[in-house]
Amino acid sequence: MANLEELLGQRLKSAFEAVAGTSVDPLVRRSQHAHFQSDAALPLVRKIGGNPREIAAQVVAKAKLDDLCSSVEISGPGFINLTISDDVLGQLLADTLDDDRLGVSQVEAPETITIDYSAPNAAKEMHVGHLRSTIIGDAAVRLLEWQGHTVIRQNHIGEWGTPFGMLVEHLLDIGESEAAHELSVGDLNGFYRAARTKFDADETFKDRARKRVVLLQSGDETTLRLWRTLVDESKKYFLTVYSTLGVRLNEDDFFGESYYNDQLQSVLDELDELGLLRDSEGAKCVFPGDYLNRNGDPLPIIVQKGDGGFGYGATDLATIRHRLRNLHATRLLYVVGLPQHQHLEMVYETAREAGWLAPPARAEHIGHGSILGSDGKMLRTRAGISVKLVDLLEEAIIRASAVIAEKNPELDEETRAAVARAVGIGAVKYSDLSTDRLKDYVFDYDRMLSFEGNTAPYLQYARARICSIFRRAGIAPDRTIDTLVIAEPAERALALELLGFGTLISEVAENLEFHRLAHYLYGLASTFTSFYEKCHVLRAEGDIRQSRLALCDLTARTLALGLELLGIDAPNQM
RNA sequence: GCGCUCAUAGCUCAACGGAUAGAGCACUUGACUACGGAUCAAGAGGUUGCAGGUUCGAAUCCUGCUGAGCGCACCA
Repeated sequence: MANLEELLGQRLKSAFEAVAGTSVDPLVRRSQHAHFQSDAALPLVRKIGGNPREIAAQVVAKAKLDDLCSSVEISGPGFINLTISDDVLGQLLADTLDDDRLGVSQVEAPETITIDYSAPNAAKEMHVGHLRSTIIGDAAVRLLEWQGHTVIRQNHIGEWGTPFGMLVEHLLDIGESEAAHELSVGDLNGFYRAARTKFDADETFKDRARKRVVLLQSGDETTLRLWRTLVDESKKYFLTVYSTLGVRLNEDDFFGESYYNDQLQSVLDELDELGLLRDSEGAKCVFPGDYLNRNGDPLPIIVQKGDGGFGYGATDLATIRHRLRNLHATRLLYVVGLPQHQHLEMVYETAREAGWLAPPARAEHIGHGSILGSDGKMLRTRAGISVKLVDLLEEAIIRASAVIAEKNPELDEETRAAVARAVGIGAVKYSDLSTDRLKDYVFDYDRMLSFEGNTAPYLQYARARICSIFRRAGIAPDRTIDTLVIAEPAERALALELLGFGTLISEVAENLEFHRLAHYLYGLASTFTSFYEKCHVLRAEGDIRQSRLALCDLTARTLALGLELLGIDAPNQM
């Protein structure tokens, strides 16, 4: 079953085209003045002339709408206002009732989509700077997979390059088993800092570190083994953080920089053959597009450094080529902070110039802003260092636990711990995903953990409350009923909100603006509580009771599904 | 210097070029013999940073300016 926007759109489109004699987007959307409105008559005047109200009238006369609408009116300068009949609402809702996908079908043309996200650095702590990429990337994975796409997760961890000379030497100094221990318990900062301190203070150590880098890059077996220890322990640690966070990243998703090592020379050669490579100040570079540096000179991506080594430029190019050529991705998503925008655009441009990236394939930078403290500056600890991600998550869970203990003392310890986790982590994720990802946002535990307003706890509570209706009544939802009775304004409002889910999902899958999904869910929850105040469910009888129970069921399932797509758990009680 | 992102109610945030710019928090006022009040209803709160332009119509698009954050060669 198509959704309402599509249904109305199809009917109006053909009518518009009959009137205009040209292709027309009927511009159907939700309206404050009716259920839906079509705005297409007004812009059409620019193309074909005439009076917009008259055009609208002709369209309305031609369009078959009487089986869907109880009212079709032309209003203002030429808006077409559409009111859906209660029967249709009831019928459409009944159709979604017995569908696990709530009436939203899988995409007709599934793509292979790579998503590059999270990307922490081995032997370094995960901090708030990794939070947004990890959360947004995970939501993208969930949504696009649910739509039926083949999604390939790419955790491009930083585990190669000059710092590893110093880290390997430090590992040797303190002993392998001690190092593995430190890393496995998550003291990555301590380990890195100790190495760094020695590197800065001790010339002998610095010299060892430099030599170790050479050994590493030349493939020395012992060095590689030590390096691998560092990387493996870091990965184990990252997986515990992902587990706490509840994101779908696992061992198989690590494709770090070293994964591309044996492709770098080939990238260089290929760019050279294509004539894209130029020598510049001793380095081999590509100069995509017309980017300039601060001196007004063309800005390069350095493919091979002056010392013969490969840097991130080469790796990033190898990565995009691999995703296109070997993984056959047609949509490449990079969930990376805004500061890297220019670099990524240069990588895409290079890939286009090399002929690797060509339609229908496209690469998109899913950029995001920063997380700020209450002072409006980048979130940091009092000491001025970046906040450990695990500490931030722990704090959220502890605070959630306190709130829940206060609000519902009857929950047993085990349930409370589980709910606190869902609420605490959910609050952190939701506060991130519910704001426009391009903007910075202020991190505030009190606000995100509030049960009022546009927060995860409010949505989780709204759903838990619905679960309790069925629990209290001792019944299971009946998903076989033929149609729903929609009569009260509050029922109608809820029905329309529920039926808007499919359209919303396809929009968000396109623009990956998850705050739209968040706001939809909040609107749904608000509409539901309003309905719940006005329309008694269990006290109603017969078809009305049955219909209202079905509305409750659909709301609970839509909330749960929407939250799940955002990566947020919805406990049955809290 | 070049470029990117942002600027909306006191605060935190919404608004495919569409009708009277919407929510939440805080504030004011109502509603509890309660299907979980962890709620709901209502009120007040705005020159959408400034100035032009395009358009039947601009918070949205274009130009300039102001302000904030960030990026611009061998780190990623």
